[in-house]
Amino acid sequence: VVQAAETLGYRSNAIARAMRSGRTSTIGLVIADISGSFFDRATLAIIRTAAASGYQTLVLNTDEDLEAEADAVGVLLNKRVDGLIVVTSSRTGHDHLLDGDQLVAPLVFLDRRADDVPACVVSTDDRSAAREAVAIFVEHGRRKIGMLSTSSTIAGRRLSYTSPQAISTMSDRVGGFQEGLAAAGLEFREDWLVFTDTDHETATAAAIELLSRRERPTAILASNSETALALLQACQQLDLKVAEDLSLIGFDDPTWARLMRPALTMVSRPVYELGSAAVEKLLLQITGEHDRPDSLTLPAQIVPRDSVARLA
Amino acid sequence: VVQAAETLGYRSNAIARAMRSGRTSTIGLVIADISGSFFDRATLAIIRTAAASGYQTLVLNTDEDLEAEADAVGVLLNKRVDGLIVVTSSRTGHDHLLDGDQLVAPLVFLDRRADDVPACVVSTDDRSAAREAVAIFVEHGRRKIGMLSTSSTIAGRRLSYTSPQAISTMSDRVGGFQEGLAAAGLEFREDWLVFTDTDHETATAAAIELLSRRERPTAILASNSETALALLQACQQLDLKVAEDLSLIGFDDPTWARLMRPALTMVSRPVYELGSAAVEKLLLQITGEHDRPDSLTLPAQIVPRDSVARLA
DNA sequence: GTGAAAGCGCTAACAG
DNA sequence: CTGTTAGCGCTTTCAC
Repeated sequence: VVQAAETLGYRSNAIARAMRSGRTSTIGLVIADISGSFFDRATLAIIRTAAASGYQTLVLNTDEDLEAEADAVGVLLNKRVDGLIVVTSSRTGHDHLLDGDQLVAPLVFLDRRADDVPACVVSTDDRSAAREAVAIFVEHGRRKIGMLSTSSTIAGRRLSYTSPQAISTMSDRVGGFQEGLAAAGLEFREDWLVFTDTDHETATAAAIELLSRRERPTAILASNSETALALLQACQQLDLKVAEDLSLIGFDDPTWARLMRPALTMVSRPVYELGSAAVEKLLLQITGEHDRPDSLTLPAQIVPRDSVARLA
Repeated sequence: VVQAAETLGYRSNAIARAMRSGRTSTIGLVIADISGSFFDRATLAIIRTAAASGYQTLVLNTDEDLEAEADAVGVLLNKRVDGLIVVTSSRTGHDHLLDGDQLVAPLVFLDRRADDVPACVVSTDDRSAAREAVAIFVEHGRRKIGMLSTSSTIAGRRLSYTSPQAISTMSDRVGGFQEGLAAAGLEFREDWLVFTDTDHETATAAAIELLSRRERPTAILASNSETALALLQACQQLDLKVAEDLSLIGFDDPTWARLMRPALTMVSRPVYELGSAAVEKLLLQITGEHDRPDSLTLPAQIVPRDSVARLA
């Protein structure tokens, strides 16, 4: 009988099984931007870890837009995924994740937390890292310190960093940046905190604008590796020497950062671990072992290289 | 009635609909390695383009392993996806994609073609690009030209580039490389054609081995941006000057390549277009408009920068 | 022990 | 034109 089935090319129908059992062995990944040095590796970790436990991953991109996130969650819920990992584009406004005061599904937040949803969060300690980055600048005699950060939009409007919707990584990094300045007795200059989109052209334009001002910072903290790249491009175009003229620290540490000249001092985060931990926390909820697993905050470490130089 | 449904939190059940209609509005993406500068952007293009037509994307990673690919296809078929986009790890051995002489599902090959499956392929003209890269080296007086290429494995064994299973991009790039040498009247030295895994440590070790030989090439074609990075790392460790001591051209052109010093001459491929074209070709098959859409080969262009220098 | 039957939620077909 | 019903393929239950 089994042989006959084989030769006839029988495939057990996972749809029918899902319908009957109510379980799809599928998780949904709602991610702000899958391309980019951080999230592509996190996605790989998630897909691999999930696959190892027999789960497939539906990946939906939101382009950092909260409405797209709500739509994506709706689609995944309709598809009856067993759980959700979401990289949210906002810190509030998650009606789409709540049903009364209950979660709509097993849920883990990756990288960014929300204030209005009582769910497990897997993230890194970016606030400390930003504080430490400023301290490194200060140790090198730099006192004119700025920051270039990406930011999300809601319905096309760029969010202020003070907005209650501003994503947590942004507030944490900006917050740590401000704390670092305060700890060194330095004034926070709002005009040296610049926000931009992630794409290279836009970010480069923002970097050039900041660096061509009459009074410009001599050290800048980049909120991710894309903005670090934009600053590099701006320095090249403005004929500024990285390290000497502009010291630079960026978040995330892709392979190419160590091969730049000067080699870039970056905040290294355990990307792969973050992704696989998120899946493990989610599976705990799906299997019912934990209703709400503890959140996990992994350390972010600055790896010192050559893009921060003593001020002449 | 509608209002009542709303307040009760009714969600139409996509599983039941799929069971009834036989259509899941889901496509499967079987990809060799989602992380990495090429495939992460291709994946983004696919997810976005599919979403724009109301399709979700299940992403499965095969880690360049053919058996994992067969398993992945099996899972997706069980899940009754409406179509498949596959970045295959082999040029033959695709029983898992065939049912007699019919495709098991609407199918598009992305980036790499197969010899044994009559399906639409969306790829770039890598052979010409490799030939052209060699010509550029030769124009700069370089005659000792090598190549560092990644290669896939089957059941853990590395494939020879002459194997009928070797993936098409590898054979095309190596083939173009050999043709370029022949066109310049240069001898092909097999010992200067080195294969490696993609990960930075392994690739760097391979690069160092090649470059520390008594007789070493003075120009190397890198089969992707990861191997280009490995060569950069090797040059740094061996104290070789990129361009002068080792001229370098690599496939794919991530943003960081233009910001290296010297800026890297790279083969730019229209990644995003490749991904969205693959989805469009697939949708044509799913909707039944074309049984078998024409394959699409997009041009790959070398963008000349500073990593190729005239031999002193 | 084995085998039949009910039902998951939807849609297509059909009857009123 | 509106309302009812049958059935997709599986699993769970229940009867034999």
